[in-house]
Amino acid sequence: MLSERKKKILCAVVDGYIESATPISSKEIMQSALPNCSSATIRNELSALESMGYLIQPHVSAGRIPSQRAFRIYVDELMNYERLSDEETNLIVKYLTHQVDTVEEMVERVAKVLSEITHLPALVLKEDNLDIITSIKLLDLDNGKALVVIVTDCRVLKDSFVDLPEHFTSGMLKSAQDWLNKIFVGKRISDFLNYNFPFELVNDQFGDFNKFFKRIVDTLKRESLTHSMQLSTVGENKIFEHVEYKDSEKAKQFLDTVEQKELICELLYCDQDGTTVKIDKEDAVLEGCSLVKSNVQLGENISGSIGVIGPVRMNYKRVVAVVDKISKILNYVINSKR
Amino acid sequence: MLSERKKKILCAVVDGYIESATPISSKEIMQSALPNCSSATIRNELSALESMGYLIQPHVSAGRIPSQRAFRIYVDELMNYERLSDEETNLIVKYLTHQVDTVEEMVERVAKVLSEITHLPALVLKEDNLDIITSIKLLDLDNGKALVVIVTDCRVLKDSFVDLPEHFTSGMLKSAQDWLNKIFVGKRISDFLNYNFPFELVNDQFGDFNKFFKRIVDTLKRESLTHSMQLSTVGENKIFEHVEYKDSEKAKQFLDTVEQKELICELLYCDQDGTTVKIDKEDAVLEGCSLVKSNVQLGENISGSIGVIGPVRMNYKRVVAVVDKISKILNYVINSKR
DNA sequence: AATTAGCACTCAAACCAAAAGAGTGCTAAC
DNA sequence: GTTAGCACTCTTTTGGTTTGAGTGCTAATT
Repeated sequence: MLSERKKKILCAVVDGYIESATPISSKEIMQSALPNCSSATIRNELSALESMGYLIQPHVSAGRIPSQRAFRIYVDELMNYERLSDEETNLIVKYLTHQVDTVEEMVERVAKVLSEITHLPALVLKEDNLDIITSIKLLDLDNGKALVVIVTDCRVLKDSFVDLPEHFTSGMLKSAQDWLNKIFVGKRISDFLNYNFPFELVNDQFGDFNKFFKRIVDTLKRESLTHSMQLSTVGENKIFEHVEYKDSEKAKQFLDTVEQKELICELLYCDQDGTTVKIDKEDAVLEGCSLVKSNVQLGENISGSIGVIGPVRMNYKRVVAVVDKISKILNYVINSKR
Repeated sequence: MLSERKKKILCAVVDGYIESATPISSKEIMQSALPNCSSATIRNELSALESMGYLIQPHVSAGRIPSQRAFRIYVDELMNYERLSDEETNLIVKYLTHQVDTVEEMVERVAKVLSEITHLPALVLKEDNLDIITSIKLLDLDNGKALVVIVTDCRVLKDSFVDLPEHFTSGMLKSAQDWLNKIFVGKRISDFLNYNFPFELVNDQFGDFNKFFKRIVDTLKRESLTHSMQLSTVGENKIFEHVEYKDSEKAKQFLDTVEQKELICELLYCDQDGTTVKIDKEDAVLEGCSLVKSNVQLGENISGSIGVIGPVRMNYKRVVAVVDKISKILNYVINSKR
């Protein structure tokens, strides 16, 4: 357990480093946090904190910079949260209560405001696989294809087609539609994935169109897989505002990381309550960056996560406050719509 | 008009500069292009080319680098085109003849291969506004909304919904659908934009549902507007492979340029035949970069453009050859599908 | 026992001067 | 018209010196 003074010093180092991106000296700490101590005393404490693994000295005549461990304890215990100004809060509220037609639009707006206000790339994950199927429609498009539409309790999936077999009548299409509805209505989108096509059953009813049915089911599976989760990233270029990415080699590394959609999804997809901070090597993907996230409602019955990603030396006070605030506003906005 | 020797020298400077990114000296030119001249002779020529505006000398004791004008004449007259190896051609063919279900998939594949093979960000513009409407469908989703589907001769637009008025019967939906088809079938998607809603006509037929009809037409307009052109950009991070973007300030500038979708669209959207090269300040947007593009077929009756964007000092020989080849393969692939 | 003043020490960063090297332009000869 | 030769310019490299920030340690102080 750290003494009060050690905490104060550690906090001052992290705060200072976040602000200046340079090693922090004993003298600076004295001035900013402990004017009643001498710099020598602080030096002793710094030395202790270093051997405890919280601080790093780039070279002997430099100040100290925080280790990953220091950022961790800073975020968890030391920092005092920032309160967003009323203007800022109002701005966010205004932006997020704007009338939107689709969830996608909402996602876009959330990502935009998050990125603008934190000056970091914003991540928004939409989870879709728990919707319950209300009905399935097969729409003959008169061009030999049918549009497969899945209506769920909160949205409409409509990106799949099936080729119709020759000599297919609209009556048969209707039968197929009925059959699909009988089986799938009430199930979850994600249930498609585990569904095994019952050849014998259909063989009896539709004979030759067995293959066609199988194809529809496969289409539905594919559709549900591609729509089970969707990650939007907005404002990648914001990282150029931060000194750690002055060297474009570093910028490339960062952008490559953000591009690893599946891995980022995994990081965002955890059901921990409240705002979570993942730092640097705590997760192999993050090497050199941190991620701040929170679970949110993106629409009626549509849940997801929002977050930002950026350098380990990000302004956690502010970023955590923003992510927290936006997620709360979002939940409020969504729930007041009912 | 340039003498043969001047051409040879200018070509050597551009070739050398493209390869090494450093100023090219008289000696190098002698070795690479004119072993029968002395470096002094070449120096005289270089001096002449400089005063003609083709070359720039960064400082007195440096070699020459090409001006924008030099790149222009190089691309138009001097360079000898590269021939893609058979392996490479086969690779592209294989990649582009792979079975795809939608135009979007095709666009993705084209962009991917283009970017990978040129080591530059790839641009693919899909033009959609000339499709001819085959039919319009209104599909009752049982949740108070109807899905508006526009079927054209080559694709299906299906991203729009309308809220159904209360007490709306499926019979009325059918009537509405018939009415829409009567008016719009045979027209082009782009025609929606100029269509004025004929209040009186509908008033007679459907009385109270006037507003609803207007809403459908507005929806159709919006749909056709958002789908009239679509730009995909793939492989932005490829620019980090090029020395001009070692400084991340430059990289940011470039990425900001690429982000200006509308302006990039304008550059891609011109109906010049064959492969076109736009260099640097020839277009205000391009400041510091060049763009190589070609018009292509992306599907039956779907035209568009493909291109890459990168530093002025890009390998035009190769890039032009690649863009050319891919556009030809694409046209071949699409036409052989019929 | 904790704190602090004082000082020696280290090391990065800034500075400067000299040397090396690349490449030119010009002149005079071919 | 071409070229050898040379003086000149300017960048780049090198290496050494200085400066200054900041520490760790010791010894004195509270």
